[in-house]
This record gives sequence, C-alpha cells and structure tokens, in this order.
Amino acid sequence: MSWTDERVELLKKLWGEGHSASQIAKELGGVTRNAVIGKVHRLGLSNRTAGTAPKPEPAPEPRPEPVAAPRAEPAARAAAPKAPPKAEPANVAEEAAPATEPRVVPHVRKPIIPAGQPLPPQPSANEISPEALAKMSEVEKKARRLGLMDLTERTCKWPVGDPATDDFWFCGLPAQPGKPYCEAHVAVAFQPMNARRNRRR
DNA sequence: CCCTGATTCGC
DNA sequence: GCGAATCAGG
Repeated sequence: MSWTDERVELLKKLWGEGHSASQIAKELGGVTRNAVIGKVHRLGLSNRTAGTAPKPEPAPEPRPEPVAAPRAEPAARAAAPKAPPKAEPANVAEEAAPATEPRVVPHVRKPIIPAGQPLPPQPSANEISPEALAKMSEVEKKARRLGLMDLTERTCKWPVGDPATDDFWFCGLPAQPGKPYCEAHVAVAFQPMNARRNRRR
C-alpha cells in the first residue's frame, strides 16, 4: 500500500479527530501504526492541533457527594449505591431526535452477543448485583461507542442499544486481557454464582 | 501486559 | 519518502 492522496486525506482527518495511530492504521488497512506515525510526522502534523481546537476532553463527570454528615463513624464505609434497575439515559450532548414516542423502555438493554460468549443478563431472566449494573450503565456513558468495524481483540465488545436503530454501538473500552469485555461488562457477564450473597459485612 | 506517540536509520 | 525497530512514557 502506498500513501495515495485519498489515504493521506483520511489519515489527516482521522488524526485530526483524535484517533490513535493504531486505530488509523486499522481503518486504512495495509499499514502498521508505525507507518501511520511516521507519515504523521513527515506531514508535520504530529501535534494534533491541526485546524482548530480539537481538544477531545472526556465529558466532566458529575460528582454527587454532598453529604452534610452530621457526625458519623469515622470509618464508615457507606458503599450502598442505590442502583435503580432503570437504565440511565446514556445520551450525548445533543439528541437529534426528540423521540416523543410514548413507548417507554423500562428494562435494561437487550444486547446481542457477538459470538460464543457468556450471555449478558436478560432483563427478566436473572438478577445482577445492583453495583455491577450501576457500574455498567455508568461506563456506558464513557464508552467509546465503536462501530462493528472498530472492534479489536482488546476492545470491549459489549453491545449497547438496538441494532435496528442508529443508537447502537459497542462499548469499546479496553477489554480485559483474554476477555471480550471491559472490566465493568465482564463483571456483569461473568457473574460468579455466588457473587452476591456474602456481601454483608 | 496493554497501550500511546517519538525517533532513528537502513532501505 | 517509507516504515520496522526501537525508545520513552502511561
């Protein structure tokens, strides 16, 4: 493969969008991340300040913490996340569709499993620890929202949303080595039969 | 260990 | 110019 105008163009675009060299290499195909980096340098756009203000800062996370503790035990480990079974509206900054549909979807999600992997929780099937669920929906907000083609051996392949709609993507966060999912999703997918139970302390 | 970009240097 | 090997860091 050679650096045709097209490929260089795509390289510039992706690099400008903050994609990593390895990601770009995969999207371009036929090149390694080294090749990409090398080219990036030769093009003189090593600094991602190409154009204007591409400062992909992760959305600031709300810190719910205001507990005006009157006077409690010093070492009180209040680790009781009230994870409501309701799925948080993991939305982005803006939503194109107003979605005035009367239809309410109360249950969690209905992920579709890539292949031969442990099945995610069926909403009505079994029970997952509230903590795991909470962590999961929390993570979905930070997910990279990868497309099918962006998945690699080390990206979380946890599907989110309805494949029939545009609102469908894969978690994409760093997967646990050897596992198909990231830490949070592994926690949900690989539920030890005795995960909950001896939780009391 | 996984990943990231940066640099070198033979081709 | 190209990119594998290597380096340096997270």
